[in-house]
Amino acid sequence: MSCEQETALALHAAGRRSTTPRIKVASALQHAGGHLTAEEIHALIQETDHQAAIALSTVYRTLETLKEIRLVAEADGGPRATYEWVDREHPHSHLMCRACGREAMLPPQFVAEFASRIEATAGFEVHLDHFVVPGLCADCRATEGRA
Amino acid sequence: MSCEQETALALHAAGRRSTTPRIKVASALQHAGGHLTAEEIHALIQETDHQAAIALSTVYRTLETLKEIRLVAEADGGPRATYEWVDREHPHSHLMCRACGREAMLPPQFVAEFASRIEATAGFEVHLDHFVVPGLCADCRATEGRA
DNA sequence: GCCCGTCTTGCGAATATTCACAAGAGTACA
DNA sequence: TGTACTCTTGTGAATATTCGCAAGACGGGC
Repeated sequence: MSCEQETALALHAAGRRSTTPRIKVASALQHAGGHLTAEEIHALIQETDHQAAIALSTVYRTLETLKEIRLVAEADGGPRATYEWVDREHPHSHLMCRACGREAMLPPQFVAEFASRIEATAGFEVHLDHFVVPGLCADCRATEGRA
Repeated sequence: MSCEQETALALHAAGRRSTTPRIKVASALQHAGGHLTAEEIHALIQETDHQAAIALSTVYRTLETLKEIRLVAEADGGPRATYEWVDREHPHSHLMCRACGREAMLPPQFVAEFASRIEATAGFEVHLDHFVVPGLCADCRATEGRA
C-alpha cells in the first residue's frame, strides 16, 4: 500500500487532489511495469475492480495529470501513445531504431550531462524523465549501407 | 522552383516516388515556415491551388513519408501535432516551457555533442533533427519557487 | 513513346483522443 | 463533525488521426 501513499503524497505536493481514479491508474502502471496504452490501463483497472469502473476519458485525463507532475512518462511512436511509470531511483531513456523498432537503453549519464549543460547555460530545468531518441541501430546501419 | 527539385531528388534518393501531393506538401511547409498542423497545410494547398485539391488523409500520409526521409520534423505538444520543414543548413532544437508554453532555442552544438557521444559508444545513428526538450524556463522556476 | 508492375492516392469508415457541462467528491476551515 | 468551495469525474458528442481497398499515377525497360 505504500505505493499508493506515495502517489497521494506526490499529488498533494503538486496541489492536486488525491482521488480514487488517480490512485488506480498510478497503481496499475506501477504494478504492470513497462509501456501500456490508455486502453490497456483501463482494461487492467476493470479486471482488478469489477465494481468501480472508471471512464476511459478519465484515464486519459489522469495520465495527463500524472505526466504533469512527472510520475508518468509518455512514449509515442505509433498510432497509440503508451505510458510508463517513472522510476525516480532508476531514470532511464531509450534509443529506438526507426528501421527495426528495437529499443536499447541509453546511458543515463549522457542525458544527465546534456541536461545539466542546458541548465547551466540557459537556466532551463530539463524534464527528460523517460526520453526516446529515434535513429538507426548499428545493425540497420550496416544493412542500409549494403543495400 | 529549385526547392521542388530538391524535394524530388530527396524522394528519389530514398527510393520513394516524386508525386504532386508530396511536392505540394513539402512546398507549403518550406514557404510557410514555422509549425503547421496537417489541417493548415491542407488549407494552404487548397488556397494556392483551387483546381487540384488533395485529400486530408493524403496530407497525413505524406507528412509521415517526409518525416521518414527526414525532410520534415513533427513537434507534438498539444491536441494537434504540428510539422516543420527541416533546414539542413541550420538544424535547431527547442526548449519548451511546460508552464508558460514559451519556446527558446537550444544551442545546436549541445545536441550535436550529445548525439556524437551516443554514436561513438552505441554505434547508434541519432536522428534529433528538430527536437523539443520539455521543462521549466528560468522565469517560471522563479515564480514556482516563490509560490 | 508505350506497357507493366508497384507505389500512391482518394474515399469512406474505423479508431483514438479531446472536449463541454452537469453531478459528485475532496479539502480547508470553523 | 459540518459546510462551502473548488477540483474531478462521467457521459456523450466532437475532433483528430489512421486504416482498407479499389482506381490512378510514376518510372524502368523495351
